[in-house]
Amino acid sequence: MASQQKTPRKAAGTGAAIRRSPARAANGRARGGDANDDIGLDALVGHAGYAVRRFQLWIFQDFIKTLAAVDIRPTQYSIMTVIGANPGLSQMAVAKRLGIERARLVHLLDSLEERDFVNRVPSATDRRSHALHLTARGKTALAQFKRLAAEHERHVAEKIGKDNRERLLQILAGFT
Amino acid sequence: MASQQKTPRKAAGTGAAIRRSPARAANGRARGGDANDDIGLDALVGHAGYAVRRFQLWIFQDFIKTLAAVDIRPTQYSIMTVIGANPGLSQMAVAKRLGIERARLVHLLDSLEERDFVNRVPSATDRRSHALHLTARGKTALAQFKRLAAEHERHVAEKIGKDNRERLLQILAGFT
DNA sequence: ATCAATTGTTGTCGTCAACAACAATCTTTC
DNA sequence: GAAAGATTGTTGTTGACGACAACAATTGAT
Repeated sequence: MASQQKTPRKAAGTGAAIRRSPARAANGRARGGDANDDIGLDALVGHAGYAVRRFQLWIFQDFIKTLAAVDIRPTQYSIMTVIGANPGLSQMAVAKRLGIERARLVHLLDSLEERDFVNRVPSATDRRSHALHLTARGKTALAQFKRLAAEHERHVAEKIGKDNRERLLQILAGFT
Repeated sequence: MASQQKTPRKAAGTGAAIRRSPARAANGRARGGDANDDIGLDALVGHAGYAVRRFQLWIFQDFIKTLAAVDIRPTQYSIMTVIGANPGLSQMAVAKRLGIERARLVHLLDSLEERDFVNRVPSATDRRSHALHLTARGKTALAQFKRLAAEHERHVAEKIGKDNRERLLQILAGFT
C-alpha cells in the first residue's frame, strides 16, 4: 500500500514520451472532450456477470428510490414478504429460503421488530427457535410496500421492455 | 438493538399451551425434516430484482472460484480488460466506464500495480491524471484470465442454457 | 446420561457503493 | 494574466452485505 503513497505527481518527468499508439484505434480521447462512451469494452461485452452486475445495481437503486418514502430496502422487503406468506417460520428457515446468512438475519429482524413490523414469538415446539410473524402494523405496511414494489417493477419493464422483463424472470426462475 | 438482547428464552414459560395450529397449512415444517423448499415466496416471485440478486450472487461466486488460481476478482478483471482494450485511459475514464467510484478505483489500481499488472504513467497532456497501461506481465496475465473467464462463461451457459445466456446478454446489453 | 447437531446470537473481517473533503492542476472568465 | 470554478486523484468515513468463527441454550440420537 505504501507503494506509491502520496502521488508523486511531478517526480516522473520522464520525457519517455507516450504518444498513444495510433494503431490501437479504439482509444484516443484522454480528456473527456465530448463522447466518453466510445471506450471499447472488448471482452467485457459478452460477459454475463458484468451485465448482470450493472443491471443489479440499477434495479436496486430504483427499488430503494421508489421505496424511499417508506424506508424499506430490498432485503427487508423480501423478508417481510416471505414471513407474510409463511407466518410462523423460524429464522433459519427464512435465512435458508432467502439465501441470507442467519447471522445477518438477526440484525435485519432487529430493525424490523423495532419498527413493529415483525414479531419474534417463542416457538411452541422448539424452545431454541422463534416463530416469525407480521404484526398488524406490519401487514398493512407490507400491503403498501407491495404497491410501491409493483411500481418499481413497472420501472423495470419500462427500462428493458415488458416482454424482456418476463423473459428475464423466466430465465432466472431457477434462482428464486 | 437493545430491544430483545440476550434472548430471554426461558422467560416465557407460558404454559399457555400452543399445539401448533394444524390449520395453518402452508407452513408447518419448523424442523427441517425433509423438503424445506416448499416455502412460498408469494410476491417475491415475479420480482426481477430478487431473481437478479440471487443470480448475480451465483455468477460472481463461480467467477471467483474459477479464477481463484490466479486470484482475480470480477472487478479487477473488468478493469484490466478495459485498460487492455484502451491503453492510456485516465482513472476517471475507467471509473466512469465501469460504473466504479473513482475513490474505489484508487485501491483497486493500487493492488493491481503492486502485482505489476498495471502501470500509472503520468499523463503528458494533463498533469493531474494518470495514463493507465498494462505492463508486459499484465498483458500475458490478462490473456490467461480471459481463458479462465471464458471457462466461467461456459459454466453460466451450462447453468441457464446456452441460448438463454445469449438472450440474457441481449436483454441487458443496454447496461454494459 | 452423554455426545453430536441445530438455533439464535455476537463479533470480526473483507468487499462494495456512496459521500465528503482536500491538494494539485486544468479551464474559464473577466 | 489573475481570480474563480471545475476536474483528477487521493484519503477517510459510513453503511449494507456476505462469509466465518465462536458461544450458550436446546434438541436429537446413541
